[in-house]
Amino acid sequence: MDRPRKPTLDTVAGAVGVSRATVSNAYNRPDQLSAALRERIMETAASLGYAGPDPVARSLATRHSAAVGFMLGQGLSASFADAALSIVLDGLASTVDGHDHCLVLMPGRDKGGPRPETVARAQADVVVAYSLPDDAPALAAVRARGLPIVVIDQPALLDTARVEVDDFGGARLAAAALWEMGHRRFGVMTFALHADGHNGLVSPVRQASTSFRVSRDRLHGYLDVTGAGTPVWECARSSRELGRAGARALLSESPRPTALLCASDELAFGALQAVRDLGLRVPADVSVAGFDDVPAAEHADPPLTTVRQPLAEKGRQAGELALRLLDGGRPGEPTRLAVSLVSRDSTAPPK
Amino acid sequence: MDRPRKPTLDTVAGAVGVSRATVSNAYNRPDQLSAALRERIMETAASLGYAGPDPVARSLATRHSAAVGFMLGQGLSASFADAALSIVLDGLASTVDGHDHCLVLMPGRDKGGPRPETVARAQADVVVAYSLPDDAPALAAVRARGLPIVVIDQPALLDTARVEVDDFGGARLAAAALWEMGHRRFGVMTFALHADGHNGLVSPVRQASTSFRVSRDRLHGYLDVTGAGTPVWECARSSRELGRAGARALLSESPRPTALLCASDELAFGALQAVRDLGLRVPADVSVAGFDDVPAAEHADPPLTTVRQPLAEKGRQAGELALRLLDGGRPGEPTRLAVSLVSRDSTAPPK
DNA sequence: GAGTGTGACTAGAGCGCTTCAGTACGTCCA
DNA sequence: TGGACGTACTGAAGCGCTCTAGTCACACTC
Repeated sequence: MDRPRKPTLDTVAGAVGVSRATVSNAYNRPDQLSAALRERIMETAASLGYAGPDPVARSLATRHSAAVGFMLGQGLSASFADAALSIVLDGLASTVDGHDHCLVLMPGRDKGGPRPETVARAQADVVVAYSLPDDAPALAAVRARGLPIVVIDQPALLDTARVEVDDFGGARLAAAALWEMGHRRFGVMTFALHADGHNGLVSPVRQASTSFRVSRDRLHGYLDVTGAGTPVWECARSSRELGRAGARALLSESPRPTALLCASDELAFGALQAVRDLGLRVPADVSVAGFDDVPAAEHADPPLTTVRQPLAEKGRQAGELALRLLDGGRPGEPTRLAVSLVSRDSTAPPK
Repeated sequence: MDRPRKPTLDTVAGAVGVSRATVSNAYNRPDQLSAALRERIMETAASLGYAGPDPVARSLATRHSAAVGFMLGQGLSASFADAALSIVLDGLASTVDGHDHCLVLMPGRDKGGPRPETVARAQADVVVAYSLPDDAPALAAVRARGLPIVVIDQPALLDTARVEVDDFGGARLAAAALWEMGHRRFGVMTFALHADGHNGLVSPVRQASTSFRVSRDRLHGYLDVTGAGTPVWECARSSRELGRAGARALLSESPRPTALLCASDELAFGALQAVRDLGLRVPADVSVAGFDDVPAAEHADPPLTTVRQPLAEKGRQAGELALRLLDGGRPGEPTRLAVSLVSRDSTAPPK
């Protein structure tokens, strides 16, 4: 009951009566043969059920796999609960897809990154790392394979292309705006400083030793304005629920903060809800600022003041970079994208 | 300035002074050689910077690519705005990742599915299709390549493994509960019935000819209880914003519906907001029911009555099915998962 | 001491494709 | 008429690996 072997280039070549090279050319270099012959080859291929050159064999021969690996710091559901990540990833996907490249996803499982075994077996010839801890084993595994790397929101490793935004400056911008409105009692909400699942107030020593550049820069941008004594609450992930719980804790301190600076919009949405939970109002009683400017920020209740970073553009740039590295290009200088403060109704001077 | 060629199995074999097969065995069948030799091989490999067998070459030789393709109906950001999809995908990813398989993502671009070119070049040896329109070109492309297919939430194509839930029954369940509470004036909100981006009220003829099985079944489940005359609003995507706009429209009709049946939780969240927008209260003035029971449903304000489907389980099952097909297994009977109604505070008898 | 294992390693034939260096046959121009 | 050039196609050498069918040496058995 052996099912018929799948047709190969040879099968088609034999059927048409030409050499294998010619059939290959029919698919890859149509200008190398006469239109008539090409036509005949395609027809025969179709009638034999040949669906084109096998991608794996092609990859082996060309030494290009036409795939871009994407390494995530967390599991998929956690990752995609984060609208910012989704938008970045979408920008990346459209870029590489336009060049007939696939995206190979490597979800985080092990110490803030994909498992090294997963990395070792992935068929990709360039890898994009998104917000992994600086010491993720997955990064070492990519290195070991000698694949080029593009990092997003992460310190550049040696010989690595990078796209990033000015997280420190952006955070400073938001904090400064609030300061100028007259706020003096702040609370800061950050997402993971370490990949250990911690939720709660952050000790100064933990603040100083973070493994994620993004949280570090945003946090320090806030504190640069509000002062080192500002209470900081850490959420293990950037989720609305965790943000809600954290904000509730921060707002229960006394004296109560008049402004909450959140390291992401998602956290800020939670904070908005927490303020309501406590029977208070935004911005009358508490101002709330976010970071990212995801689409939902504009439609939040009230519309959220936040730091805009060009998310889709970030993904697109990473895609371009990846494509360039694929072509043998050199990493070059990091691409740095501008941020700006978007003032909406969730912030106002304190009463 | 030609950079040194990457080491291969042969390089290592030469350096150690054994045959290539032995080095291969050191990686793949440790029991085939003495521990001492294996140790020596691994050391030499490490010192040469050899990171293990090349995945592409291995795939060509074994004819397994250790990758599972995943075809999406929409772009990534749209897809992942949908918590249900994220959870399913996460379940799938954990399953296949546990078996050292990667996930190759193919985002929708063309008529409700990935582009056929993308499919043709993807290095995967089984493909999971999630909620694509029944006639997506991508499906045909997978067929042409002769790859096994697992479909989630879609009618089984010939010779295809399938996992699904009882969408019709679940929708009926929710509608019936509301009916029994005394509701008689309903509004129904559905996500895309066709891949044409339509937002607005749905004509009976459009209701009858939908390309997505899921929306069809849920819609008909609702209408089976509420009657064919019930106003139906279609949102192009399952998003909170679109749901909010749709619900606002539905609630502006007169007489105003006392209950809104939503084909997804995301849509229902929008509806919750729309009710507030209009100065009304849930459930006192309007009852709202969702579908999926994503985690946020429990924390919504008020907590959402919804139809629970085992999302993670759905992904896991799809993963198992994919793995089985990879092993040459036959598709077999569709896996059907149970749904149940979760009653929370967003529904109550009408005033 | 012939027969029978058995554990450790190897030779070499693929896997299905790309690509480079040809060959064969016109065509064109002087 | 002969050489230069172009176009259309072919032969064969890889790409880096796996895996089957060995070989070889060294016990062990009766």
